[in-house]
Amino acid sequence: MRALHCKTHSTSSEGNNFDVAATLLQEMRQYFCLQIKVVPRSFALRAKDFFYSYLLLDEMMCRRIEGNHMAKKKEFVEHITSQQEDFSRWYTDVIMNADMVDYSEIKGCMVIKPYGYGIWELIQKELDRRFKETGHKNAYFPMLIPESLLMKEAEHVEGFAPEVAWVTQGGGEPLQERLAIRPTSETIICSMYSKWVQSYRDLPLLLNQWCSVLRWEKTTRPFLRTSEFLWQEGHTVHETQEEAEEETMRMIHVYKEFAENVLAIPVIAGQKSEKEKFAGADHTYTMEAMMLDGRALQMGTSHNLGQNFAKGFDIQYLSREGKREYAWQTSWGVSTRMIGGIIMVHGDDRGLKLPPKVAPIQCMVIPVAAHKPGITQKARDLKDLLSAAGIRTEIDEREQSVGWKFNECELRGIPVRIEIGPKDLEQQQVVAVRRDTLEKKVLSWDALPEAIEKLLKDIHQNMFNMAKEYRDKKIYYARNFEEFKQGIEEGKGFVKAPWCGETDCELEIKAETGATTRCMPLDEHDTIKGVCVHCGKPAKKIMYFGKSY
RNA sequence: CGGGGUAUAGCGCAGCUUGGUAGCGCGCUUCGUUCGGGACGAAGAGGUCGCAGGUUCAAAUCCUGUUACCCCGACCA
Repeated sequence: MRALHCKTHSTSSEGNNFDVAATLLQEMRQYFCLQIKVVPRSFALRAKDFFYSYLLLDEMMCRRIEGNHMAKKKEFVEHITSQQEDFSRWYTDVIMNADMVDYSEIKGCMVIKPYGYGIWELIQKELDRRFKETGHKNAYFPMLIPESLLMKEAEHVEGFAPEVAWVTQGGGEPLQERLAIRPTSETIICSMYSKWVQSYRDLPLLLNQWCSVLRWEKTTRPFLRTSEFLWQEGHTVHETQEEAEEETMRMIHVYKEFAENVLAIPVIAGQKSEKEKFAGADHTYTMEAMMLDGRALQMGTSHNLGQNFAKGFDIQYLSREGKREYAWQTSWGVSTRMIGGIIMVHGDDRGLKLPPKVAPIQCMVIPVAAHKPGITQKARDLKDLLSAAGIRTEIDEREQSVGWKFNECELRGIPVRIEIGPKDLEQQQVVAVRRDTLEKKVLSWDALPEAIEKLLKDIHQNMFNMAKEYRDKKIYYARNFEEFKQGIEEGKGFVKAPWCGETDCELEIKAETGATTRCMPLDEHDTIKGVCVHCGKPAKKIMYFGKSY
């Protein structure tokens, strides 16, 4: 047996003759089969193991012949499934390999690692500024909600009851009344608002909270749907219906502006159907984005709650006329799901592409031939220079080869990579490579921060343009139900059609095609003619349909 | 909730059919040579095989249960 080991090894390492290899393989098989009856089991196993190690050797030889670089490249790329091959798998491969999340011990709950959390922190920063600018203040409400409170608004209860987690014990003693872990905070917040709102002078009341909520989901995927997730929820109280509507609309526009200008994701803002609206709302606005696999993702919602909660929780105020009135309310939120959207709108087979404004690292400095005099020092100086100019910059001084680092930067979606090597030191320049196009550019040390700033702006704009171009191609207008079905089946993305607005019709469409209503666009309402694409009744709305996450 | 799949070293996997207490690649550690697109050599460290029970002299391997994850569908937002 030992002799065979040696023989095979030496043969496979000496030459590239696969016929010889195949013959040897055959010999081994025979040898193995004969021996299995007489040798001890453990020894036989060892022989089998060798059989596999031999195959691996075989493959490596193959790679040497094909050419080192390409073969190695292939090996690496195998870490990440291509988008085409299996989009879902690509998605999880990317987030795991880019070190954004990890799975925890608890079902449906993920750990957000520093690189993923860094994105969330930037999202928070950008959004929070916008909330403050529109007059909102942050507050924090309890995570636990007494059952009696949660039950006060009938439609709301019905919507959320199936996915609520309950606390039934405290300090080892059973609780008198079980406590819900918030799936959303309307109820606990409204219970406080009823105390705080007495007069029209107390209005409008404009609060927001950053927190996590828990929904007992049956199927989960990192960022897109997890049991616990981070979000913000705004809850406002107003004197009149008009003011509440204005606020609801204002916030969906804040979200849209944020998605487009910060995340570089074009969205369609519109109204949800009766069936799809928030449980307990009069109506719901949403913004919908198109992922690279042709499925839609709801990126944020803004609800006009009317007086539903005010009535359930007795939020009344004395009006200017001295009359007791129920208040008008809104609520609105976005979550860590947005990060899933960023990945699926911008990513490619090399990995992530982060929009510069939310990239935790905007610029990575990579010294080339770092052992040569002056290079590391200059790289550090440039890093400090860029950091001082407010560009989130890091330097990669690890011992890996530069090629490795280049690829890792691309995997992690870092918008700009700066290479500085001996040639650059001589010429007082750097090579800058942008992630979105992979285009290389030589930049002088003079005015480098300004040049990088500009590059980051260009990258944002280009990413938005690319995403929009793709999204627009994915909007397909169906004139009749045949076209509708065909559009959905062929994965054309958003299928847009005139619609009657009735829930029964909506349910039938879903049953027949798998597509749900996404939204009725805000800016296309008054151009409706013709009949419903499905039932043939007079059309009342233009509706975007699609398969969604 | 229904159907299918997976679980063995940090990661990706082989071993299971036919039980005899594990092996490969990458990664990791040390030393040396390298460094402009995923380097090379040498020497090392690291797992009781998801979890619980059962069968057996003996279980990663067979049986039962259970949990988690992935895919498809239903449900939900």
